[in-house]
Amino acid sequence: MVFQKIQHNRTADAVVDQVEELILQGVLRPGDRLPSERDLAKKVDVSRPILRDALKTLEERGLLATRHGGGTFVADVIGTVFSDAVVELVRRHPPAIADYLEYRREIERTTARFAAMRATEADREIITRIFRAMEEAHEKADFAEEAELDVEFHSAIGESAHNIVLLHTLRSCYRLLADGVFYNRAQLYRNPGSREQLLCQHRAIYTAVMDGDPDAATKAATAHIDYVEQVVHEVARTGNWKRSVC
Amino acid sequence: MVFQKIQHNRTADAVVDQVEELILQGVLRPGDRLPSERDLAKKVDVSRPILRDALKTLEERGLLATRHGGGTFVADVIGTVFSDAVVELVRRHPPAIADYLEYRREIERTTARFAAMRATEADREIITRIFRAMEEAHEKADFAEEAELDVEFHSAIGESAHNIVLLHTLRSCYRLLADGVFYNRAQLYRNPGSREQLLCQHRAIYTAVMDGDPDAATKAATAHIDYVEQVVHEVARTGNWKRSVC
DNA sequence: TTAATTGGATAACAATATTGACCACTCAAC
DNA sequence: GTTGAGTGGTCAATATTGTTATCCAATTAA
Repeated sequence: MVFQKIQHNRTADAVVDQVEELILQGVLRPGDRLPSERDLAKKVDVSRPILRDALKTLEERGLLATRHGGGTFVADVIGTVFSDAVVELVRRHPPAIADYLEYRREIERTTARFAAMRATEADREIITRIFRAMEEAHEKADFAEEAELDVEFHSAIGESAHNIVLLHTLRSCYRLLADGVFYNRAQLYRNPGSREQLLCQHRAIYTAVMDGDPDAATKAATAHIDYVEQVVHEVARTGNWKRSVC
Repeated sequence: MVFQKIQHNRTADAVVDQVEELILQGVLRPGDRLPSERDLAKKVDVSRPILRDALKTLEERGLLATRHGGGTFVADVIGTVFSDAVVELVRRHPPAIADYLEYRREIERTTARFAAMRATEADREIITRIFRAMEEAHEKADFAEEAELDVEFHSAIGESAHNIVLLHTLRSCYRLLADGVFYNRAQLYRNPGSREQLLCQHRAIYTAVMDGDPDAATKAATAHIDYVEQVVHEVARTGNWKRSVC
């Protein structure tokens, strides 16, 4: 007959699955601290030894790091976006494999293209709200606000792409940016010419996404990335900001 | 934070869920005999006491009936299609509630309409195969074969409607027909005039479903049901078959 | 009737989960 | 620095749940 074998669930495995899912979805981000074992045990309604069993498994998989007396943290896989731990995580969650393959081509460009194709009504409202704020900040010449909104804007576009792995990776990239590893976005915004250029480029991306035009979005995103890279290289070479107009 | 409570699985509950799902999907039909407890326990990979615990629950819910030394059977809810047991079963499976509400309006008419809207390519192939056989049987004047194919045809239409409760109910109805509770379909087919009429009506339903035309399907199904009911009433009143042409 | 099969029931055992306690380490307030 | 609250690390006693094995009673068909 058609009877299926019952899946004998160990509760610890169920906890492992939940935490992995949270990491995959980007709810738990690298470096985040988990609640204490006692608190978390109550929240997930499991005894502490069982919870510890789950945490142990997650640590062995390289997804968590515990410090005696300190706390338990989501492993910081920045710089090793394709660490074995993440690869294994994706491998164990088949629905994410498609996301993974899709990821490997481009990043920002792809993000813009997907956002243009998949942005929901809710996504569009958020993006519009942020872009309006960017225009206001530009009017007021509020550099710091502009730089912050820049990150928010790209994050919102990233959310609209609806690809978990893509979003996960983007967030890692944005953290690198925020840490000033690549370049200091606030610095970029202090250059008058760049400000105009960037607003212009962001408007092009915004319009393309709102129009649901993937090709235009790809083109706009490409132009944006090209420009930023060019400026960064320029600065790295000359140590000065060059002037330009929109 | 966002942690969810772990669902503490009792394996017995998992078994209950599986059997209920099988009943809902119509895989297990009223009157069907389950494998012996020892066999079933092996199949679902659970110890016998646990399996018995699950069966006990299902019996309490009125979905199974056990006979000491005889076997365990899916409860026969025919004649009480909306018995408390079925209502409760549907209530515990929220996805089926929509099916349930959708059900209550019409039955055969709705089935034809849904089939026209939702029939997959696989559905269409099966329906076509059966209808071709009906035409052949009609040519050969094979009454018994024609009556059997009639049931098959309507069953196939029922499958194509893709509504679990609807299918469940239809099967109960067809069993009543097969048992001759309402009328003997084979008798109906022995009337020359009726045979022509019925093939004509079935062709109308077939065409409408294949064309994906819900309105035409509804109309054709309505005409078919009206005709059958009319003939049955006629026979019940006069005791004779009246002649008619297609 | 008889033998095989089925459901009904239970005890002994094993696996799993919970509870509570205690220790060692970290961190921040003092 | 010292201290205390909070953290992870560990373990034992207990409770819950599931497995295994056995027996009995009722049905079924040869």
